[in-house]
Amino acid sequence: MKFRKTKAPSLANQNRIYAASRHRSSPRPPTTSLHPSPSPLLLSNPYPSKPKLQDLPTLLKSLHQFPPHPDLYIPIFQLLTRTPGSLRLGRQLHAHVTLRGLQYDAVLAARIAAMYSSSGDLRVASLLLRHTPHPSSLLFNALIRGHSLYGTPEGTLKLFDEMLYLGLLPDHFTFPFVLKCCADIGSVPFGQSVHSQCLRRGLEKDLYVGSSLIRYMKVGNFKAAEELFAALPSRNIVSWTAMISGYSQNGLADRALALFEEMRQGGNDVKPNWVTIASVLPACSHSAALKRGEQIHRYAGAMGFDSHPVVQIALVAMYAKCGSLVKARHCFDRINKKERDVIAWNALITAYASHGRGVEAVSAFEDMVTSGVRPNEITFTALLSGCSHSGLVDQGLRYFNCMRMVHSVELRSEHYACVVDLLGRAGRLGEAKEMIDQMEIDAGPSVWGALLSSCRIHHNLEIGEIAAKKLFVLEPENSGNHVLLSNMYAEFGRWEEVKKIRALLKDRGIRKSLSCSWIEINGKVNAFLCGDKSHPQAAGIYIFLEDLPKKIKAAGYVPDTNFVLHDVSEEEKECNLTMHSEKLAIAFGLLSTSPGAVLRVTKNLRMCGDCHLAIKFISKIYDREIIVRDVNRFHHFRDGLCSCGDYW
DNA sequence: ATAGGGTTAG
Repeated sequence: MKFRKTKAPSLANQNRIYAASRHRSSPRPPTTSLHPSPSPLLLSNPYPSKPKLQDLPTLLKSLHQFPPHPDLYIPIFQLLTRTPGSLRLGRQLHAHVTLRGLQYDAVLAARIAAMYSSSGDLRVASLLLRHTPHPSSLLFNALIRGHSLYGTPEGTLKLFDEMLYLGLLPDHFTFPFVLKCCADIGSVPFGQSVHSQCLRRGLEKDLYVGSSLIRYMKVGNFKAAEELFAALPSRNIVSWTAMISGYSQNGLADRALALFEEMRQGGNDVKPNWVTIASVLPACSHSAALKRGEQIHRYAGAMGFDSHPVVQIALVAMYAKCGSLVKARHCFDRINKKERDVIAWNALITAYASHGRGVEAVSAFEDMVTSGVRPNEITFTALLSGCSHSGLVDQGLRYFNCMRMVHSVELRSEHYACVVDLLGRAGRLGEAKEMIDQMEIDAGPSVWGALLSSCRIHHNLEIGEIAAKKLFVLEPENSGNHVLLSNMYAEFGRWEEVKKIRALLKDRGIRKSLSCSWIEINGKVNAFLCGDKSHPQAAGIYIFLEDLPKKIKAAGYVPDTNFVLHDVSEEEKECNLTMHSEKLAIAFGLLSTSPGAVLRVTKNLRMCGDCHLAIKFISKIYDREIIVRDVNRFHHFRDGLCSCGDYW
């Protein structure tokens, strides 16, 4: 029977159903029937307990023997909702219900909608809502769940609005889904309004709503999330993980790691599970804390979580971002072939790309396509940046040109940024600019930023000025763009313009970002600012660095004083070349590790050319492998050479 | 009936 053949109920019937729906929005007493006759279940119950899947065939055959009653069908629809792949049977039963005139019962309609919703048939679920004269919160919750799983965030929020408009109260089943939607679309006003509704209804202490609220709190608001977490009357592993993941995803890596430790050692009953591990690993990636990452990896292994593909993917990314490409590859190889989804491949391609291994990134991409996994937007961002770091210009362009036609992936601003970088690095600035002019979508700051960086490398002030002016409008608060243009002016001896930009920065109260490098020694992260003397070992570090130029000059080093002018950050320009933060970190590393140990340094900005050159010599005369991760990529220094081949 | 998870340029 088709849905449209459903007849509208008589007026009297409608009133009865309305009364029923109102009654049923409160908890249902187990044996109360709203029908004039006693429930058939009381007379002769066809299923004494919850029906099981294997009972269904017999049960369905016997249904017609009983007088029509919603209670007869509700448990069956609940069972079907929990059983994937049972939609066909569900449809038949729905038709049966309609034939018997029960389709307007509020609770039954909600259960039927829940079945359609959780199998992804949003169309029929929505039709049910439209045909229910007085929909209940239960029905809306079912639809909201379905839409958040299979539909769009916009569709979900529309339902939520409609629910409020009808005067229905959202509850602890409603809010978790709605909060996730708010986070997905990133609408701050909407998120705040939903948040305050939770508070008004006192639901922030609910285990489910509370976890969602904590998780979807925004960066600037993490204090509020901490307060919510502290105020939870009881916490389970989900609440803890929500808080850890909130820190982790907002770049508060230290706090994420500290909370993870607190949870493990605080004598809590809660035990981490694979979701917790997958949430805390990105914090190790972020702070490049390889030892911590390895520790967590061992722990995950002991608990048996390291065979979970989601954990394995997080491990691939962690090892790659902590500088160990070999271990990243090893973790990828351990992922079951059937579990290698697009996210797993993206992690691998990104790993190769960030280490400047363009050829391997390309071959990973080809393997992915061969194995039948479809690339997405992120895949191409990773692939194109891999081509760019390795100077694979034409190959990168070929991939870019077939993105939409061959792989049906839409071009985004990030992709243009990669291609502009690809062309720009190779010195093809005119083509890069032309590419931007022909874009079908608005060029975001990343696109102009890529052009500006390329102009700096290739000393093209003319195009650089155009890019910088765009950026000053798009990102007025970003100090880096101002600094870059100012450095270019300095290079050309245009001191008047340099002064103007400095005045502008001061005028707008824009603070320059400080350069910072860090190195993990014995599991402890040591951070250094440029010219920083606050480290306990500062005296030793500076004595070492004073001696350094003499030693490396003997090996052929000539300081690249050009970078005093060109350097990416103004404050470093003012700072003696020998005191750059990465040099401090490397000096400390050399002093506090035994000969032969690999040094891994991370920097929050781009490395300067002089440091790049000096580190090549350091790697040779001290016979050390030194791995530096700057904002863009990795540099592996060994025996006087860098893996980037000086193309960066 | 519900919550927490992995991949993204410069």
